[in-house]
Amino acid sequence: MPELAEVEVVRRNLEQWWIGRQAVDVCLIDGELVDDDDGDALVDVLQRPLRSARRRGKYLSCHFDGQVLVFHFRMTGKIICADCPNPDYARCSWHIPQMGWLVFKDQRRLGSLRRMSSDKFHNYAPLEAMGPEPEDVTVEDIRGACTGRRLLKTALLDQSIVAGVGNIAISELFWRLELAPDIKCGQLTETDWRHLIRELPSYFDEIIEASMSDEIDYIEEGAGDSPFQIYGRGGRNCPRCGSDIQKTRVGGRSSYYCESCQSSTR
DNA sequence: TAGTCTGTTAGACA
DNA sequence: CTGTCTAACAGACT
Repeated sequence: MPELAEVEVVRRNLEQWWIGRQAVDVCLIDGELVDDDDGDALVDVLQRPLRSARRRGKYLSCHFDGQVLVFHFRMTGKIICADCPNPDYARCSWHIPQMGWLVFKDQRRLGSLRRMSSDKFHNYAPLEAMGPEPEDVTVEDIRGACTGRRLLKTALLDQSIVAGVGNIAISELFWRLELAPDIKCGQLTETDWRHLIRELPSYFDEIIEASMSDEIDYIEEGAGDSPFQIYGRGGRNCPRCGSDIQKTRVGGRSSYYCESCQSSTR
C-alpha cells in the first residue's frame, strides 16, 4: 500500500481509530521488525496515548509524548483494523479497547518501523532528504534538479525532488497530461511543466478521496474497483480515446500508456 | 520454472 | 560528475 495516497488513507484512519486512546496490549509478532534490544521499548511506546499521526512523502509518523514511531510500508506494508492480533502477514499488533486490533501487516516484510525520541525525529535523515510535497513543489524545484536528458519518470520517482510520487502515479499523471512514458525532462514545454505542477496535487487529492473508507474495517485491497484509469489495465481501452492501453518498461519499472493519446513525437 | 510486483539503495557501467 | 541498469531485500502469486 505504498504511495502517498495510500499512506495518507492509513494516516486518516489512524486519526479516527487511535488519537487520544491508548493500546492495552501489544503483540510483537516479527522480532526482526525492530532492533534486537528495542522490542520492550517499542511495546512501551505503543501503549502510550497517540497525540498525532503525520505523513511526509511515503513515511508515516505516529507521535507520542517524547517518542515517535516512523513507518515506511515499502511494497506491501499497511495498517488495518482487525478483530484479532494475528491475521496473515501481521508483524505487530496493538489493541485499542472499543476499536479492535490495529495490525501492521506486511506480506513481503520489506517495510520498516523505527522508534526514536521526538528530538531525534526532528532531524531524522531520511525525512530531511525528502523533497517538497506535491502541493508545494514548483516548476523550478523539478527543473533545477534534473538535466534535460534525464527521464521525467526517473526524476519524479526521486523522493528528494518531489515526495510521495510512486510508479502508479507516474502512469496516471502521464496519461492525464498526455505525455509519452519515456519523455525526457528537456522535452517538456512550458505548458507541460505548468500542467504537471497543477496536476500533481489534484491527482493525489482525487486518489485519496477515491480510496478513503469511513468504515471501521479498512478495506483490503481489490475489494472495490481500482481508482486508476491506466495502471494495470494493459489491453483494455483508453477511457479518453478508446485506443488500446499499452504496457512497457521505462526506467526499469512498468509504465502503462495510451499509444494514441501519449505520442512520443511532439 | 520464470517473471512480476504501489519501494529503496548500493554498486557496476557508459 | 551524470545517469541508467541490475541486484538485493523477502515473499507470494501467475
